[in-house]
Amino acid sequence: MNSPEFFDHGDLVAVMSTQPLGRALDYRAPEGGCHLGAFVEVPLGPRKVLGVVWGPGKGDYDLAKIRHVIRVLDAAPMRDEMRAFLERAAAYTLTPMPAMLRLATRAPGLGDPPSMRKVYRRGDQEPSKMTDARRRVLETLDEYGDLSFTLKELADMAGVTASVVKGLVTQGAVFEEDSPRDVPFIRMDPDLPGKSLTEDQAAAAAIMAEGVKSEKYGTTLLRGVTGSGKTEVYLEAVAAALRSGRQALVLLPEIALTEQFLTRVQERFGAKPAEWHSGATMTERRRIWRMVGQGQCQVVIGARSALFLPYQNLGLIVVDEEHDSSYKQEEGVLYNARDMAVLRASICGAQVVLASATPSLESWANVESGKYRRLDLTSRFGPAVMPQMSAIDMRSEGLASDRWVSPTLQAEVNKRLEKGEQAMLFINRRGYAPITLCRACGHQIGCDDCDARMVEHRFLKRLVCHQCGESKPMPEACPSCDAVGKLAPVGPGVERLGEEAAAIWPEARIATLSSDMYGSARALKAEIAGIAQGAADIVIGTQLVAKGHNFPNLTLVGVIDADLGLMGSDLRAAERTFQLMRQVAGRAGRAEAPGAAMLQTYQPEHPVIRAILAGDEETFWAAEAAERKQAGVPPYGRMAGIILSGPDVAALFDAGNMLARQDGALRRIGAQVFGPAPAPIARVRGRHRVRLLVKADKSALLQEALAAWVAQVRLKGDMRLAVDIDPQSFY
DNA sequence: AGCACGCCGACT
DNA sequence: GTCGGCGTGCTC
Repeated sequence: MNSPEFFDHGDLVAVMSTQPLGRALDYRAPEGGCHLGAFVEVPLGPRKVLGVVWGPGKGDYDLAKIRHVIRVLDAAPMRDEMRAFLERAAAYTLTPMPAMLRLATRAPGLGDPPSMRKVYRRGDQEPSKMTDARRRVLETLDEYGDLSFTLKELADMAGVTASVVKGLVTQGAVFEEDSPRDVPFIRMDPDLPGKSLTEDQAAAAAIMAEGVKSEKYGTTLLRGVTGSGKTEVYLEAVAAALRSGRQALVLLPEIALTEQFLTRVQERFGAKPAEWHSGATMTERRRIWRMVGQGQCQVVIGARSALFLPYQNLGLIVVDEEHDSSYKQEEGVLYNARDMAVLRASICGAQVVLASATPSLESWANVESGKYRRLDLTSRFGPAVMPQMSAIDMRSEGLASDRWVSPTLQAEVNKRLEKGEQAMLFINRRGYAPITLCRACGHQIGCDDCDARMVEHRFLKRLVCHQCGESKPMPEACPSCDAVGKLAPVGPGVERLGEEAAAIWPEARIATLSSDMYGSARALKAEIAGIAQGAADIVIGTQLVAKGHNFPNLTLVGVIDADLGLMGSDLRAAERTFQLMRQVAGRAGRAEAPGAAMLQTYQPEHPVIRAILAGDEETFWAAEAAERKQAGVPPYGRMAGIILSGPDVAALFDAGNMLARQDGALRRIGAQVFGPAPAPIARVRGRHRVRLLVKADKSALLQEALAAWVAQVRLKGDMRLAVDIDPQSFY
């Protein structure tokens, strides 16, 4: 029987493999046939590789040379919509298909049969001799009826050692069985009572639930200031997805957010969702991947790669903090998870919720043009109000060059300390000092492999490259002139600010929060929870604290250097600074006590600083939009970066110049080429990087032209070319 | 990605 | 002579 979905033994099938071949190869279907989309193992030269049955074979290859699919893997076939998603994503980002496919096959043990483990349940015999310990084991099992447990679970619950259970097994009083390790996630209950919603929250929730129920594609920008209850509202959209039997994915920008968040989800739906991120173990990943594919995992909370899980019935994707720049993958496959979420949803008929207090200009523009719906949450929970924002003009503070806390800010912090409230000092720089300078010769210590300065981390007692992660011990002598004792830290980092704070406020309890000061995400989460409960008077933190944590007793945020990020030619610099300031300011006064935010700045009259202080977002966005429209840059124009990387700079520039000269394909669509120039990070892990920028009209068929253009160069040796559609970094 | 094939420099 | 460098091309 031949149907488009099934191939009989011997039929020609096209298999896409994860090897960088760029196209599907023909194979013969294995004994027993295979479905379209099946995960298969195929021979490729002397090797066996993973692939997916992509369609019927093309039959354009010597039939005598065509080999058989070795076997069909024990996993649900890839759905049509997933193949469509991968193809469209590959076409959009100009990523070779195999690299795209690899993102969707990142399940450990995909080729293995389901992993088994031993579980224990009540047997039908009584033990020959009953002891206290044995009785406790049997009582525990009786209490849970037919359920079975692992050895450790059972022994722990009964308060006995494993050998007691083993003894009962030999007597037949307990049965030992093999059971699949990957068990379904606990069903979630969308009808548990949620937090009570205010009127406009309930209205927004209802509109989103309606969208989910329609089972059609649609994107909603959910805008709300910090503390306006965005999470509660979009969890109602998740509830709606659960009610219609569909799966939901919540994308978060950073792992640090999840512990509090998981608890909230658990409270709302009565069970823990799956948590998909880089720190997940192989076992967890395999379970999530398999269960998501079988529809036995309803809600996934994850980082951007969770978009590539094999959902069976995805009805909703929430992108929380949608403006966050970490949604853009900057290595390997270059994609923006926010945009891919919209693409994926449009293919499978799901709703997207983009949640943010400070939306990206892209999303703002998509609302303006009618592509997205916009819902605003304005009223805040309880008595808290937006913090008062003010600037501290650093030009008139007369601060010593190695001090960072102005007298004005110091006085404000003192007031909080007297009242027993918390204050936060925010600085967006990790480590002790960003620059280590030799006072004898002026040398700045840089990374050996990258064109980046090494940052002193006094806590780790090392110099660290924030680009490639390389570190080395802090040297005694200058590596350039050998002068001893002349190396000096220049500029502030979070650790140094902590040191200054300890000197200013010796009596205060000071907590310094920086991701590299904690051995594990768990330790960091514990610290944050402690601070929220009042374990510190002054919190000193980086970016990390700007994200989603609720500190009820915090009433003052001091931004040490509000000017960072305003400089430079990055087209998104103003936008990012605006967002960051709003978020940091939003930390203050989330609960009862009213908050204040103070920005230390050397340019208080700068439009961005003024817009933040005025709290007038619409004005800021409109001004920024007008400027970008004028310049023809995103979101009112299209951009792409071409990154050439390799060991030989001169060869990279040669290839770059060659491309720049042969720009016919681009000129035909009215696009312009700039460069080649050293890439934003000119050297990473010993490889040089050179970049060209392409600018085109919004309506231009950019990808096709780029593909034709780039295909002209033959890359020699170790040189690589990557296309970065909608690049994020520019300087 | 791997692996083979093949075409040029410095060794037993 | 031939060992081995890595540039080029192929894998259904």
